[in-house]
Amino acid sequence: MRCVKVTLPDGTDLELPDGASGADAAAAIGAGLARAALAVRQNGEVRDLARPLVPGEPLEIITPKTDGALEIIRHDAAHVLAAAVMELYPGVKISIGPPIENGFYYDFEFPPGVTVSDADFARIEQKMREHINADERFVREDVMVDEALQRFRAEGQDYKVELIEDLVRDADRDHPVEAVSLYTNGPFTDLCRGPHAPSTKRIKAVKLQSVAGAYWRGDSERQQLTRIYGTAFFSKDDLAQHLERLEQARARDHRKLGRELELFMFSELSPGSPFWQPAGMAIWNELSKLWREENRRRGYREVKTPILYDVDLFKQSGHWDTYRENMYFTDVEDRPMGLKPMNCPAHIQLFKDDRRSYRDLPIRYSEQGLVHRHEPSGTLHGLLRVRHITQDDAHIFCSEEQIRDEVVGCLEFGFFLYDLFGFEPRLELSTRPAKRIGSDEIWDRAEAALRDALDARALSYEINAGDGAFYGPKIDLHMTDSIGRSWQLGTVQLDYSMPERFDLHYTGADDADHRPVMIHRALLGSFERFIGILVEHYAGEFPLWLAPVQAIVLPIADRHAEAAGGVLEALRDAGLRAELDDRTESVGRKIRDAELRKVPYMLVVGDREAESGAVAVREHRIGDSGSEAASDVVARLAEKSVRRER
RNA sequence: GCCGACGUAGCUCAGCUGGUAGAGCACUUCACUCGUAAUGAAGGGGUCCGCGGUUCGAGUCCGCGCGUCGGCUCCA
Repeated sequence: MRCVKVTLPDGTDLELPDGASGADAAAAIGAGLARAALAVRQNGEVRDLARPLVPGEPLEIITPKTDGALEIIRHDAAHVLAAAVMELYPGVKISIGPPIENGFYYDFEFPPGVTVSDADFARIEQKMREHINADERFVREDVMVDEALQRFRAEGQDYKVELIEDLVRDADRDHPVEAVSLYTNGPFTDLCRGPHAPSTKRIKAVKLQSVAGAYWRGDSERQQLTRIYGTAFFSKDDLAQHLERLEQARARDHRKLGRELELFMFSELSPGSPFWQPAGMAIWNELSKLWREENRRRGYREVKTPILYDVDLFKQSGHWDTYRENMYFTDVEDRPMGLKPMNCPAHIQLFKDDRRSYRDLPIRYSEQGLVHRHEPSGTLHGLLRVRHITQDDAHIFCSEEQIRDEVVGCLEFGFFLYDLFGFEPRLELSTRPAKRIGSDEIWDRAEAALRDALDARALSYEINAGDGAFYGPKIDLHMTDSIGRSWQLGTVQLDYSMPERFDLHYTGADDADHRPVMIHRALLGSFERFIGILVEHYAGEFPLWLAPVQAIVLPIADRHAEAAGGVLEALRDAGLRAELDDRTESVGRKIRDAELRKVPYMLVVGDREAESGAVAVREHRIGDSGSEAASDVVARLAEKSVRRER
């Protein structure tokens, strides 16, 4: 008899009869494994348990404990969801339903007039559980394209028809698509590449989470579908733990902490524009100070430019053509004017104010530039997406030869700043977008220059094709917020176009005119977004140097007011942000309030301390560390703050 | 901008099927003068997001608008 031979992860070989499946292999190894098995992995590909093994390839049996196993049952759960929805909503059209990072979704087009909201989740989940408890098998069949098309057409499943047609059309010429795979679970059959677990009962816990609109094929010109998000796990405990983690993540949401710690607020009177309260402004100012010091150290010179301009400026810069929709305009004595959405045209005016020599280059202007962008209403998000944006901007005017060093300098500056906060940003290189200005040769050169700079530092990065600015490619630094969403912070953008449009030039050593190149860079991105990320990163427990209130003096009784006042004064004289809690409350109460405000240091003054010029030091989260001379404590904190210790 | 949900005191939230609003915290006052996460008592505080409509009567039902939240698209 012929055999298939496969190698197991521990190096042993397994021989099975010809045509044996993954399930057979699992059973041959052990009954427990056979029960736990979900799928197999061979040569990097995850396949159904029921499919014949590929002879000669290493074999790994996937069980709930295997990395990536959740993805399988989440995909299963998406199919179960679709099955339930099709039963409950006759006439619904299905599109796609993949597993995603923490769960799965399925996109549907409901019949006209039918809406689904989270109020419907209970009965959909109920129906899903029926299918799960019925332990329905996932059955794969491979059918010819024509047959599949006929089948989905007959059912009026237009999206499936389009998917198959596109599969055929987009196929590699050498490997035309002749057949597609269908998976059936219970009453439901879906076009699907697989793989799936053997049956629905492998899903031990499932929960629908939210409903959202999503455009078909991600195209806002096309039909908007209803997306139902859910998640699934191998146990109810795992699900409960996951929900608990989400809850904890919400506790560090900067919008919540911003209100609780009185850092900033928002008002309906100016959507997307933060109002900074004193505590938030303290953080802003520290960041600002850091930014100034480091810019100066690196040869930047700070400038300040207007926010309101004649629209002619934006016609020349190209913003009028490409960005008008997102700008704010007004008429001033019948003269059309607009708020700048970017600082570059302003800095260009500074550059043009004089004849420039190659000896002047690079010219580095920095500015905390206030720009306004009319971000669509649905996209605003606390400090992370605002309309009133203070960029930590800079523009470098340099010669083409200087590009690499300047870009490397920007990146190193960025990493210096991020290191200070313990951030590990993700790098992306974004290349030419469809809507752009400038010739292809220019884009070729610009993209190559950025790649060189990244390679020069051996930095790893992702390519984000087509996501560059309309005037040039860029390198972006991305960070993740408390619930895993990615936000762009820093950016370094190369621009050959703007100097062209504004006819910038400098005199070279050859006494001829040359065109400078512009580098746009923001490292924090914007103060707003960066502080939002900072709040979530520290969960509001800022290091001493950033803390809005660095130390609070807590007198035990009224008679300690004078001594406490002296400590407050000493702290303030040392340059620290300090407060005195002289309410007629118990120390316990004062400590509790200070802890909740996440004040790093609480300095308690009672009889013992008042007498000897001491304070009892209590550090946030750490606790009482005993009495010390007030002057020593003040000096120590001042030193620690100046050093920006983490 | 699009889809769905939500909008009640400064904050967090209750308010059943329509009958002119409640709690806790915060705030004010008084008493207490306190040793490391809440002292006690009393009191003040609401255009129930806005505008229309239905109704004898709307926080509650309907429409429109604004804002917020979760996504989608977008993010120079």
